[in-house]
Amino acid sequence: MVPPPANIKDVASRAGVHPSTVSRVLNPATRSMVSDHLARKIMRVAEELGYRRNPLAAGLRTQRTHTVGIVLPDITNPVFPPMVRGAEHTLGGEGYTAILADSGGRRRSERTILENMKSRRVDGLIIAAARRKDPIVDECVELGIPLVLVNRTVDKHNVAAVINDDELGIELALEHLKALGHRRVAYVGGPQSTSTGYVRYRTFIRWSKRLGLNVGRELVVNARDYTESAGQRAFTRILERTKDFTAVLSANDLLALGCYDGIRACGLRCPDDISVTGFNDMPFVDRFDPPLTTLHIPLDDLGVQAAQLLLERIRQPDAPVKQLRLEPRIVVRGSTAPPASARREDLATGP
Amino acid sequence: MVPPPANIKDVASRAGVHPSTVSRVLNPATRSMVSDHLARKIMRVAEELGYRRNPLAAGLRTQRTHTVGIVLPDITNPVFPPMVRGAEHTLGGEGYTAILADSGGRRRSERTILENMKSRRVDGLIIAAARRKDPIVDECVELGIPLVLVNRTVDKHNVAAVINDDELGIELALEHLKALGHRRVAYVGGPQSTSTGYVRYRTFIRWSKRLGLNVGRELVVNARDYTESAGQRAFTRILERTKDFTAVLSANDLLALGCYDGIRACGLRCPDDISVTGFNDMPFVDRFDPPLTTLHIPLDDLGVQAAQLLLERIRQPDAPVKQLRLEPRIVVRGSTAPPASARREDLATGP
DNA sequence: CGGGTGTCTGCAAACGTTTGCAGAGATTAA
DNA sequence: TTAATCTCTGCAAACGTTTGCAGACACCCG
Repeated sequence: MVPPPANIKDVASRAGVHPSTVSRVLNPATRSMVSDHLARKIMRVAEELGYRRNPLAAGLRTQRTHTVGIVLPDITNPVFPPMVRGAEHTLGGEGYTAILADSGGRRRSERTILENMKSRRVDGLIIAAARRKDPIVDECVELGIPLVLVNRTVDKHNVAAVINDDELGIELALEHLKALGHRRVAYVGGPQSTSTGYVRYRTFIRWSKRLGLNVGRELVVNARDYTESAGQRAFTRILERTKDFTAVLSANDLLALGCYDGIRACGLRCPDDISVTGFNDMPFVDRFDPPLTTLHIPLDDLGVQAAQLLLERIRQPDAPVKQLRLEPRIVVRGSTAPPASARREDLATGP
Repeated sequence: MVPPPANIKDVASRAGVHPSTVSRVLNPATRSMVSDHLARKIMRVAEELGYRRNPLAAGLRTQRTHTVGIVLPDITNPVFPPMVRGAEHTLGGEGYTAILADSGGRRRSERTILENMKSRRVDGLIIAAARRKDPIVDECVELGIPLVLVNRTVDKHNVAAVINDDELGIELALEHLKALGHRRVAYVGGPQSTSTGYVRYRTFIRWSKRLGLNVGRELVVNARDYTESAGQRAFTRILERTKDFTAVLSANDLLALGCYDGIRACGLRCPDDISVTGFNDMPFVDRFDPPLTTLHIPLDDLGVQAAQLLLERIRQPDAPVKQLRLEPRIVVRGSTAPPASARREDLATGP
């Protein structure tokens, strides 16, 4: 009942030429090989018949599918949707189609996902779920599959990535807290298996020393995952050890929310008793109670840049690998305030 | 430097059989056509060579790509990620791969997306962006492309969908507000071009009458989009007309957030001056200030069911179309409270 | 022993492109 | 006028599968 879509042969016979000629006309790179007159005619016929080339057949022949895989640890984490949108949009603009896969953070499904992407012959991969040592990533570079990491990178330096400047971010947060008057700052970190977790942790340690802040080991706990519950557990662990701190810097917005929960659970209040900072400025954190002070990174942009980088790599696989590092900026909201002691001093020196 | 992946011919020659035999062994449906002995041998060889079938070639031949398109109006809207995850996960479990496209709500890009999906020969489509009258949807049913709508449906009844029971939801919200003592309830609706916007609006009108609530036309505004800013505009418009209401029921969580903004902007407070309800219970609304009273729908499940329905349709295209309707339940949080008048009465009659 | 039945495997075409190669004209140069 | 060059188009193979058809072989029964 429905006419099958026209193929290149239909166009060719209708235009009175050979299919190969049609193919050449429709491919911008070979377009100049055929005379203008014929080309125009062929394009008109193709238009009339509503011809669309079949990417499967083309991909079979050329080994390029114009397809890109995007693999995420958890699309439900609000950091990722903007990145995905950015990536998908710029890919689409260049004629590429995005294949999405959510690994749930499980290594096993990462494996099967890669296997699937390989068999689907994707032209490249955007991975937002990389670990510092990542066999999946290793396999991609070994197989020569164009690859761009986003958000998190790996320890090895041989792979393209667009990430944010984690060190700068932690510095900004610490300086903000210090400027408010905090002297003892706790740290709820992320999994050390991720580059973000690792770098942020190291930077926190290093930079808090440099700023002359007291940070005993008892003030630092790294969570297992970037989740609210893990954040709450980590925070509670710190609180069991000591109550002598006035702020907690967390490596991620979700962890910060976990800190909110921990603070509330033991009857304290944020920011009155404890200030909290996050990282990522994910959507809606400005509406939380209290609005979260955090480090803003351009999530959309992260995705856009990753896509562009990947396209570059696909087109010239032998160009040197690039690493992009975007600068975060701190967004001060209601979750940070001077410590109670400082406020008392204010009062004392006030009118 | 990297050996090319083994193909069916490699397996065949290594096993000393014809490619067609290998194909039959590897396809569960034709598996029984070849003797057990040979089959086992072939599978062993395939395993050894790490053979993976090439879905492009297979798709070219069979016209089935084991690929499903998911089209969203805005992946940044927190309602969708859980649905996408649910869908992607169950699709993946059945050997299908998800192709993602974000239309940004623009009709033009919906067209190009459909065009792309068609040319990629997807086996089916999950559309979360349907309008009540939707040429895209019409084209799909006309072309016989298996299709499942999710979240929103179309006016025509000839297409499979999994949606939630909007009428029940509105009823629950209204009854909740009435039980709290509200008598004049405003309504911030969604775009009437969507089924959700339309049904929720109609139900609000009908049910508020039935409950004996005063709802003049001045208390009702339908927003242009399901966004916070549109919600705020709509709310402000109501407020310009009348201040005589104590609660606002909004057709969607984002619109509810817009109401928050509108309330705050004119110096009022929620729920003290005005109660607010939403719809969807999207992630994190329980952390907002105040936590949002809203209608919970199982977003993950919506995606899972849609995927299952689609797979059914793909496997038996002529089975009657099904419509699934999931029941929402109301989740009462901090954004609703008795109206000020009722609270005064409480005080008066209290001890 | 012959014909019929049944089981298994191979053959070859087809899916819709792309592209190296070669041939046909046309044009230019000698 | 002829050979050389250039421009354009057609030919056919290839990409990796699947599948209708038919052939090969074994087996059973009369």
